[in-house]
Amino acid sequence: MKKKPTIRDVAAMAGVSIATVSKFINSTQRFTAAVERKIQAAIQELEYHSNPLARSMITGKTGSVGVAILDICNPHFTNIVKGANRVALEHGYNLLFVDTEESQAHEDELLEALSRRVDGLIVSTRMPEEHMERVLGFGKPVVFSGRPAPVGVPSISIDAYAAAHMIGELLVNQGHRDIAYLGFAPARPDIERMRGLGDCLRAHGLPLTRYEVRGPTIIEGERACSAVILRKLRPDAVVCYNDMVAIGFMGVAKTLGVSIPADMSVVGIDNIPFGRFTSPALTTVDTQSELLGEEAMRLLFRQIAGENPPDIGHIMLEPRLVMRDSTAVRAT
Amino acid sequence: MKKKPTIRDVAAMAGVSIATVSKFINSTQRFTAAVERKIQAAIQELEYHSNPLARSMITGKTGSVGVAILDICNPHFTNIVKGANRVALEHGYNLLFVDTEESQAHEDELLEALSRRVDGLIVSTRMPEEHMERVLGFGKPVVFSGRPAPVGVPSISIDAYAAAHMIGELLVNQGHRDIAYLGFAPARPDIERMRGLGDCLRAHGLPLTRYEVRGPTIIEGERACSAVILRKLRPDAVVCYNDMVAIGFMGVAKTLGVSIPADMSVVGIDNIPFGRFTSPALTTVDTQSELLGEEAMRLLFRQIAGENPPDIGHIMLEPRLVMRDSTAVRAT
DNA sequence: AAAGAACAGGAAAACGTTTTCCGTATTCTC
DNA sequence: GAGAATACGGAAAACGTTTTCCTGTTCTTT
Repeated sequence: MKKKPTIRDVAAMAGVSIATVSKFINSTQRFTAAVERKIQAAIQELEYHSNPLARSMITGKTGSVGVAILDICNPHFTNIVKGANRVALEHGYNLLFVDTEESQAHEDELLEALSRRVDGLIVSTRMPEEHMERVLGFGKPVVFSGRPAPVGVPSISIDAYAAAHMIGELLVNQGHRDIAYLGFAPARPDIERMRGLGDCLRAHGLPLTRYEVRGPTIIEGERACSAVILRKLRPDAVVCYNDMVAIGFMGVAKTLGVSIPADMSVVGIDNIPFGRFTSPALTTVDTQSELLGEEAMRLLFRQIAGENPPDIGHIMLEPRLVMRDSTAVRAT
Repeated sequence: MKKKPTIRDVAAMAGVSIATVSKFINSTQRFTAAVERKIQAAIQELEYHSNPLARSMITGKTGSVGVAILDICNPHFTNIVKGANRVALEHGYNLLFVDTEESQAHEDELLEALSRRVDGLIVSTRMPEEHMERVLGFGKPVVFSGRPAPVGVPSISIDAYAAAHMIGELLVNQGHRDIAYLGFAPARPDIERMRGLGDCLRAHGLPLTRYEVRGPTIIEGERACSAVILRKLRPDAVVCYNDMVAIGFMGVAKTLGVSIPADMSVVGIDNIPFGRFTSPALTTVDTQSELLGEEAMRLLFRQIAGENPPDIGHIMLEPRLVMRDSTAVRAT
């Protein structure tokens, strides 16, 4: 645990001033070959690396960007992070992230702390609208992802209404009439999904029943399935809040002797990679998570580069139906 | 984007010195009620939050810990992060992470940069042994996870040898004789897994054939499956480098008309949550990812608290066989 | 009531950089 | 070869904190 060398040590060893060393490192000024060589040698010798904290203090830039996500165990979010990470790296930034699920109570503080360490933030949580103002008040560029944002603040999301609507169309076309939605009210996209599905069904003169799940997770999907089926409720089709819920749902449906899609169609939302491998393979809607992360990061960098937030606006990604085997034409 | 208030602003508004404000904030000294009230009021009024960078400069502590992982899209690693995150939060630290997969070329720099921003590091990559020395040279506490580390440096891993060995026992007991291992040589645990499996089979007088996969991913599992099966190689059982590979393998096996486990048994390693939902459900070995993350973080905090690295040593977690449906007694 | 202890608050140095502003030495122009 | 322009290098201020003294005040204790 030896002390790290400072710019002073380098300057001393090279026999120049610290200003010179600094300017050399940042190549903000040219020097004679002799000087450059000496500095270079000293840096090598001491294995000097400048302290990013000290640099940040004076430049006001940290070289990092932050991403706040809900749950790192949900592949939807890890894909967002993956995409965001790639773009960040391309820009020479590195990524800091926080998983807010673990500490929703302290989400504010967590975000504030994060915001002080980064040049910009991508926020992808289910915080209420009032809190968004606070986040904007941190004074750092922010883009909200996966949710509608007030006008003038950059954001990006999938068209949740359209996604749900196209699921509705599919199910109706397949002859399903008793359709249920397994919603998760606290989540932001929930309203839009509910609305898209509801509007679609209503247009066909069909009702929509809603069940509530207590979390967007596999476990809750399992619980919901037991609840629904044990109560002898047998919708023709159930559309789940997301793929995690759908996977859990299908899992226990099988153990309860309900055959999917023969007895009941199930569809998820997100298109996580594992949906291809469930049994049956999950019909879902692709929310382009990775692209979402990439584009969110691009939006962020445009702000960091000085572009005006209101000029950036909102990006809405188009969902894409992914037909697999968990849905089928309704048996008579 | 207004300027953030500094401690000076607070001091001025409260009519005290900045030293007083600082000491009040850190509650490192008591003050008269009047003074405390004034400071408190000023802080509220200005919405002051101290700048963690400046604080770090002087204290040398950052209040963050870093985790370097290989691939955030692998649930094994996200579970590690989940566990680590929880413990970090409990200690009042927050977590920064880097995904090194994206930039193996710059892994060193990335880690160095990260190390300057945190009080300690959990490194879970496949970097070669020489590089570990360099990481230790960063002068920050480090614990290596998921891999053997040189003596004297804290590390934690699952007993990969035992894991592979118990898989071998299972398969042999089920009557399999032609057993293949789908290895991924660059990965650290690969050698141990190969060895554990090999030793077990050898003890039963059985050979072990090895195929190579080009990455520990679903995609590569799929590719490997096509390769193996199209070449008319039909081992009785294949044990995959990890669950991701196994899932991919099973996926295309199905499309190629090879029935699992009737025609071939498949087993993975890690016990990622999705293994329960594949078809058939994946037999695997639980590597206790989340616990691994938690314990790794505890080891790290012991170091941060000043404990001597050599006194901490290595923790080896016990694997646990998870029998599901992708393995069966060999037909005939 | 005096003397020492405890306490409240402040001045200033420090952390490791970047950056502005100046000098000086070198090169260029004619 | 003289003056002007340019290149090179350094001194010092700044960034926003914490921390180490130090001074004056108030509290005990006899």
